[in-house]
Amino acid sequence: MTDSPIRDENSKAEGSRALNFIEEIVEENLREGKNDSRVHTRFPPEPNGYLHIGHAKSICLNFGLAQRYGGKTNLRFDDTNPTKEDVEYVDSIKEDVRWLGFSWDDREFYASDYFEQLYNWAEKLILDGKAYVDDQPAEEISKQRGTVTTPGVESPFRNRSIDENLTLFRRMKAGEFAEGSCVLRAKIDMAHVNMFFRDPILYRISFTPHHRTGTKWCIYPMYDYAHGQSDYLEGITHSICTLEFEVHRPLYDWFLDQLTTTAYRPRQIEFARLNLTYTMMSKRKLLELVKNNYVKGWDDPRMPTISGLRRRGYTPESIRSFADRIGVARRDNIIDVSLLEFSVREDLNKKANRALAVLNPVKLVLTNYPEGVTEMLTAINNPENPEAGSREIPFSRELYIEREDFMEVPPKKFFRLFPDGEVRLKYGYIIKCDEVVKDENGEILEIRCTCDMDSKTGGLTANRKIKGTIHWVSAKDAIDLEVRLFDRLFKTPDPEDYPEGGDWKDNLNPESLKVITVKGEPSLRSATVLSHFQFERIGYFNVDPDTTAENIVFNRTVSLKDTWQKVAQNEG
RNA sequence: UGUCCUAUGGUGUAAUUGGCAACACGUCUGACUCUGGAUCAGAAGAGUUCAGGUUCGACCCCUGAUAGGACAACCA
Repeated sequence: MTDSPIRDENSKAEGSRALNFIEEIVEENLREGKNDSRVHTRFPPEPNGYLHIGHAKSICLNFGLAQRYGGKTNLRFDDTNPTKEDVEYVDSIKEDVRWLGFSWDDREFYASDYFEQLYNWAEKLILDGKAYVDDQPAEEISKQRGTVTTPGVESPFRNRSIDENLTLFRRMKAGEFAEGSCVLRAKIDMAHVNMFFRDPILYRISFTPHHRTGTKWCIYPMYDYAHGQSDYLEGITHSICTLEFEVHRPLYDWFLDQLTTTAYRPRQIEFARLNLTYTMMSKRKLLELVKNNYVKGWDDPRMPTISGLRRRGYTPESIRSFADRIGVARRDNIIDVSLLEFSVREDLNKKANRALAVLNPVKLVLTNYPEGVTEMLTAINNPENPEAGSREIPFSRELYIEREDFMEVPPKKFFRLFPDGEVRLKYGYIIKCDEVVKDENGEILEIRCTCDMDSKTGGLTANRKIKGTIHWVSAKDAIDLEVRLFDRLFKTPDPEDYPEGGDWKDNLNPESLKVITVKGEPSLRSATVLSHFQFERIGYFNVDPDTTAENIVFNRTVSLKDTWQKVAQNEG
């Protein structure tokens, strides 16, 4: 980054796209010299679940903005509710943000770091006559709040004296009252059009130990009371959140107006959250999927969590480029998952080494190829990256090819193998199908071919024009691999769209996971966990952590774009 | 029967602040290819939710409608 807080020519070049509305605001603030022309953002997750792709959008936004304008981004855990939060989640969140490629340096903060200051501010509000202790039960308070079209009713405890409120609040803090017996409320306006101004609750009592402060506190601040002040204490300039907090903004500003006097002021800006087709983004419902074993954990490769995507084989770069592509705006949006898939393919195409693997094998015998001979053929590791080099793969008389690559009665434009047809074996020879051996049920047992012995890559007849090239694996050299084929977790584009009396879980796709055993080239034996491969003509796969010495497990990240499937479908 | 937000090709995002709508993905052609991948070339697809108004000129400003969303946890 440069010394200038304003975007320089370099960063302008790298981000040649048009500014989004938040960048527009930031640049305007920079021009005005607001907040000493600082840009300081924060990513404020509540540690009550794992981060998902929607959070990734927010992370990219917050950290990206700071990077672009030479600012900083804090990681702040919004840990004001001990009943829902846990260290397991703070650890996973840190890992995920780091994995995505962002650094908060030493600025790892917690809302709980500010409990003391927040408490003192609460006493100030009481002293100013702007807060009071309410002894009513939750239901009563809720009832008195009124509705969006009718004003609320004032609490009978609303006009307690300052002294009484102060004493009561201190006793709340001291643990003298039971959970739910009383709360601290701001004294604003029970008839306000904005429901959040109808004497919002500031503090409630909870004796659940907090994952950081233990049992030191038994009163905890509510989100509205904690968030803006935390931003303020950290010197945040642009507090970016999703649209549902828009209604909270006036209250966010109100607290700061009551409590602070400096010219510096953080500004809350809301954007539309990410929605993806065929994807559930609700943290609560993702938790339900995990808790009730609909999936195998937060990092199940079918989950839209960062950890799930990572295990599935997504790269940080692919997620960042996705976040970049979808943009940032204020209108509700539903992005097609295929755009996410496009982003991984694009990245993996450049990075993943190729390998040959046959998912649905059928035996193929080269009748004119010598028996007992194994010849090594040279295969390119990655045509997109010459530096990836090459490797040797064994070839012999008996091979496996993909069952789908052979058809007895080929449709038009089928340029794979069929009786009397020719096809090229990748990195190998051109072969011709002579005979098909079937069992009594008509199931193909074996395909018998002759091999043009001069057609090996680099050979005399190697450059003959052959329409199709198929992949293969040497039968006696192939190794068995466990492959997990994932499909979308939900059957419907909108998982929340279910018939009356139904449940969103009815939309779960029962075929979202298929486990098969496939034949892979022997070099795959040494594949390291989480490394990426493209199985040629099939798709991108990565090694699952479940892999053991005896059992190598591959996850299908995403299939290759399949034009043939489309053609075949259109042919009917 | 309230307040606020939003409305641009199939999807998403732009339009240098009022000068006859661009980009990405997708779709469709064609070329190339020892991956029906990738790559390359090209095409179709919106006249900006609707109705008025201001203006020489409106996606942009004004008015009204319509549609979608947010808001009544001791959640965040």
